[in-house]
Amino acid sequence: MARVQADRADAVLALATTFRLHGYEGASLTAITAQTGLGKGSLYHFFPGGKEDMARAVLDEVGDWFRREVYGPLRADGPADQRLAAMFTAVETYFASRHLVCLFAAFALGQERDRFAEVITAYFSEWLDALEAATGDRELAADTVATLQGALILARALNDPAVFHATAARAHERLRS
Amino acid sequence: MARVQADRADAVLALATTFRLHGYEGASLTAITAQTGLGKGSLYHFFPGGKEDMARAVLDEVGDWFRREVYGPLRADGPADQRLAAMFTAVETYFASRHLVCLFAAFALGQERDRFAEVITAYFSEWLDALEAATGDRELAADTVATLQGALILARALNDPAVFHATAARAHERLRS
DNA sequence: GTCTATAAAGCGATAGAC
DNA sequence: GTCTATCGCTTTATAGAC
Repeated sequence: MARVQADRADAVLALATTFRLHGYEGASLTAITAQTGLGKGSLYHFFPGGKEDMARAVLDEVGDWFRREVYGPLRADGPADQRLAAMFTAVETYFASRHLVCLFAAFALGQERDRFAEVITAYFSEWLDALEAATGDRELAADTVATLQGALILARALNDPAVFHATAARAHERLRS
Repeated sequence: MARVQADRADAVLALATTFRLHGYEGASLTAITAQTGLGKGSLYHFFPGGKEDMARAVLDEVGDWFRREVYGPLRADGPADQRLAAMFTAVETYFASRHLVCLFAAFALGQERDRFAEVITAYFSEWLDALEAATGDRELAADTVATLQGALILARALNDPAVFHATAARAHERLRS
C-alpha cells in the first residue's frame, strides 16, 4: 500500500543500512538523514529517544526477523537436515544482501555492547538454542554459529563474499556427517 | 630501562587498549588522553597524522606481534602438531588479556575498513597462508581462523570468556584428527 | 509528520609558550 | 616532550512554525 508520508517501519529498514555501513558510533545523524531521506524532525518524531532509540528499533526488527525466519524453522517439525538447510539458505541470503555485516556482532565488538547487552545476548542465545534443538549437540551449534560469524569477518576483511559462502557451505556439510 | 618521558612504543600499547574498548570512531581524543596519560601535545608529537596515524601504529604493532609470535612459528621447523599447539596457546593468551577483541576484525566490520583495507587484508591473508603451511589444507585454515574470530564475537556477546576457549579447543582438536 | 533554525557540547586538530 | 588555549567544525538534540 503506497503512502506519501514516511512509515516508521520503512525508517527502521533504512536505519539498519546506516548502522551496518557506519557502526553505532559512526552513524551520525547527518548520515542517517541522508540514508533515510527523513529530516531530524521526522526522526525524533518516530524515535523520541534519539540515536539509541533508533538502534534499539533496528536490533528489535532484526531479532524478530531471525526468530521468524531462522530460529522458528529450526525448531519446526520435519527432517533435521531440511531445517538446517533452511537456516543456511536464509542466513546466507540475508547477509549477502546486507553488506556481510551482522549488526549484533558489530555491536558486540564495540563500546556499545554494554548498552545493548541484553538484546545482543538474546540474539545469540536463541540462535544457539534453536540450532541445538536441530542438531542435538550444543557444542556443534556453537561451532557453527562461530564459524558463520567468523566467515562474515573474513569475507569483509578479504573483500571477497565467496569466502563467506564457501565457509558456510563447509559448516553446513559438517552438520550432515 | 626506566624513562621519565613517554615513549612512543608505550603510547602505542595504551592506544591499542583505547581502540579495543571504543572502536575507531568511538575512540575520542578525550578517551585517548585519559587512557594514555598523554596530552594532545604529546600525542600529536608522536603521531603527526592524528588519529589515523595512531590507529595505523597500533595495527602495525599488532600485525608485527602476530607475524613474530604466530605466523613465524607456524612456518618453523618441527612437527606440525607442535606448531599448531603454539598458535592456539599464543592466540588464546593474547585475546584473553585484551578484552577478547581482535582489532582487525573490529575495523573490518566498520566504515573504517576502507581506510585500513590493506593492513586488514594482510593480517588475515598472512594468517591463512601460515596456517595452510602448517596444515596443508587451505579450507581447513579458513575454517579455523573463522571459528576463532567467531568465537571471540560469541564470547563477547554472551559475556563469557569460557566460550572462546572451549570453541578454540575444539577447533584445535579438529586439526589433530 | 516535516521543515528550518538553533542551541550546547564534543570533536579532531593546531599554535605557541615552556 | 609536554602543556594550555583555542580554532573551526560536527555532533546530538530541541523548539517552534507549518
